[in-house]
Amino acid sequence: MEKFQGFLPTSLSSSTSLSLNLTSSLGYSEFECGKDNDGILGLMADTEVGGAKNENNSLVGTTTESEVKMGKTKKGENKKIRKPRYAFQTRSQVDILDDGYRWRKYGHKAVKNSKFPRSYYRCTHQGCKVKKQVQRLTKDEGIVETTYEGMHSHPIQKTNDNFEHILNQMQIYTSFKSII
DNA sequence: CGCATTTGACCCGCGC
DNA sequence: GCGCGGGTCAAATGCG
Repeated sequence: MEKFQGFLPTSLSSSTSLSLNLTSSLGYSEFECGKDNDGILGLMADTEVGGAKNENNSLVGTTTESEVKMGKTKKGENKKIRKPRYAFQTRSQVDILDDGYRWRKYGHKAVKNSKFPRSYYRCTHQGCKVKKQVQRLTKDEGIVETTYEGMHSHPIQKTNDNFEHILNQMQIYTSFKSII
């Protein structure tokens, strides 16, 4: 997990925009990536809230419990609510990009198209239901795709410097995939 | 001892 | 209806 450093040469000046998008993604919109081939910095906000704006929250209002529970707890009250998901790809040697929040891993699955497994994380902050999944691309194993779902309702637990540090560890590679 | 990770089982949606 | 792929839960285990 912790073998950072020694990778890239701080080539991004766009760290600001990234952190911005990550933290304040409430007003989602589609970022257009002009081309798929070369590395454009863009963010993909995938958001298909079918009128349920509450789904967006996790904001201070914290959670009216409209979560999609499946499995045992599910009562059959399953709507097709999609939460906004934000995916981005980064070039990094490590899978775990520490963005300043505390994550607990809760799952790990092999993905069909990928040789690499996908890891599922959940924010450990109480009341915070933000999830993220991390997956390495088969095509480029140097690229890690991280998908965030939901938004944090609390401040970052670590310093922002750290986040910047992370950004220095990776190159924002490009193109955001539309999920869902 | 408390918390995070691991790992297998379980569930659900979807396509055939 | 069944199988597959994806997502989550929870018990066991590990680690600080």
